[in-house]
Amino acid sequence: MVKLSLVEENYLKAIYHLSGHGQENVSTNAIALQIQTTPASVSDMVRKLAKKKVVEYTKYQGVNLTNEGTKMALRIIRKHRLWEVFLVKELKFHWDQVHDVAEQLEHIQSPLLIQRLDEYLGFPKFDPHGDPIPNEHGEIEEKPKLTLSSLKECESGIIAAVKDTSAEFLKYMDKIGVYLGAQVTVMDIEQFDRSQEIEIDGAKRIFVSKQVSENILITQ
Amino acid sequence: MVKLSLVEENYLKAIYHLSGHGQENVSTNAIALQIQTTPASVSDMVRKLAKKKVVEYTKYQGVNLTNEGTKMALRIIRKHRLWEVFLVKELKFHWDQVHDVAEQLEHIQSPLLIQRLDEYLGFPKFDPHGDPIPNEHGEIEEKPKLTLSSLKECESGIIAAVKDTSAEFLKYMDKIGVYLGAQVTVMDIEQFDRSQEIEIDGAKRIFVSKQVSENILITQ
DNA sequence: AATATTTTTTAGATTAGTTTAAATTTAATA
DNA sequence: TATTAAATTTAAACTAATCTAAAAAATATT
Ligand SMILES: [Mn+2]
Ligand SMILES: [Mn+2]
Ligand SMILES: [Mn+2]
Ligand SMILES: [Mn+2]
Repeated sequence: MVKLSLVEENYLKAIYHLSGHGQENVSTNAIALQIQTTPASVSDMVRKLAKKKVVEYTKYQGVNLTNEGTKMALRIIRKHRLWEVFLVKELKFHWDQVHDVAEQLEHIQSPLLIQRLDEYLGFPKFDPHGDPIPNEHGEIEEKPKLTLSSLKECESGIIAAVKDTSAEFLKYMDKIGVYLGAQVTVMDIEQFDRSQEIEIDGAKRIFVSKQVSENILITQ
Repeated sequence: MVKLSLVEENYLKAIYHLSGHGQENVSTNAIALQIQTTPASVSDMVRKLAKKKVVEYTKYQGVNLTNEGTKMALRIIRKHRLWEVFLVKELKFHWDQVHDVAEQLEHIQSPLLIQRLDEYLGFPKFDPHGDPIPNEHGEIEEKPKLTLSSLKECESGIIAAVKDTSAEFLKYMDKIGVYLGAQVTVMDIEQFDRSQEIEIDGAKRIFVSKQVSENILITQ
């Protein structure tokens, strides 16, 4: 197994997230946008990663992870999410404060550390944003979830995750009282803009725009 | 306050450790040896650090930390030692396993993280090797300690720290049953090689060479 | 199909950190 | 004090990662 630099690790992660779990090839521009760099840098790096056999790449055709690359990306994501759990559960961070620190912690190299951390946290299956935590072999169990926006009137479910994990969005979730595990029922849908009136835990009623309801994920 | 790269942080730490808490100037070669690089690299870097006002440097005269530089070095050491406590106390790492991981973790940038970690651990005063943990202002309280080798026959004390924190030395400490907090009494000193027969906790008796007794620190 | 636009790649330069080899300064010794 | 040895600095070159600008390829539009 090849050894990657911190920068290379971030490229792998970006490609993983942009490819929709390996489904479609990722464009140079998309990667550049995601990791805040130039398309020229991405072109260079992608060639380098292809030489290391962690991505499949043909010029002008975009890039995707190899099996090896996917496993490596998922091991980094595993670390990211385990650290997020630690920060929230143990160090009482708020779920909108953990991402930037986890971006740093995910690059710490120590198999023992991450094994012990997993154990210490009681082998959590999801991170504070409801995202599943891959296992040590770089395997992930993704259950397809509905967006709140796809629910019809009178339908209900459990809030399982958020798509948008930006601090702004998470703070807004807090403000309106939406949290993971909450019971939600769609009371009314405004046909004009697809905004919803929803009921949280059979009590509080709030209005959410379509932009918001598309970023809330539901299980039933 | 200037912002330093990971590499620059390691230089500061090396200079701190080699200067004996700022007492004497540190030579280019000594730094090169400590951080496994070439004297040429050190010369370059030291000029760079002087420009950033974290070290005082005159060509051919060696280098030392400024007040600002000392504070920064101590904040990194604070992080290193707090993480070591976390690894041993919470994640059940052995005291000979923590150093390399702490070398990575000490560079994580998040004041909130380190503040919460400190709190989580109960504001520890010493790391697993008996070294004092600096406060958040970059201040450290160093109590002068005796080496075991300086004790005379029949004198005793408490083992407070180890000077050598290499895995080999620490494993040897385990093997002979030496641990922090143990009561130790010097039973006999061999004049020829200054080796000692010592008694641990008024029970077990062992022999230690001068090389070993010089690396064990005592309080009374 | 021809032209225009967008995307991607290449070329050349830049920065941080490093190395080797040569030059210089300091320290040691005869 | 003169010479030698050791330590230190400078010079030149290298790698990883980045950027700007220009060239090339792919798409979209007339
Ligand atoms: Mn995150
Ligand atoms: Mn997350
Ligand atoms: Mn250490
Ligand atoms: Mn330590």
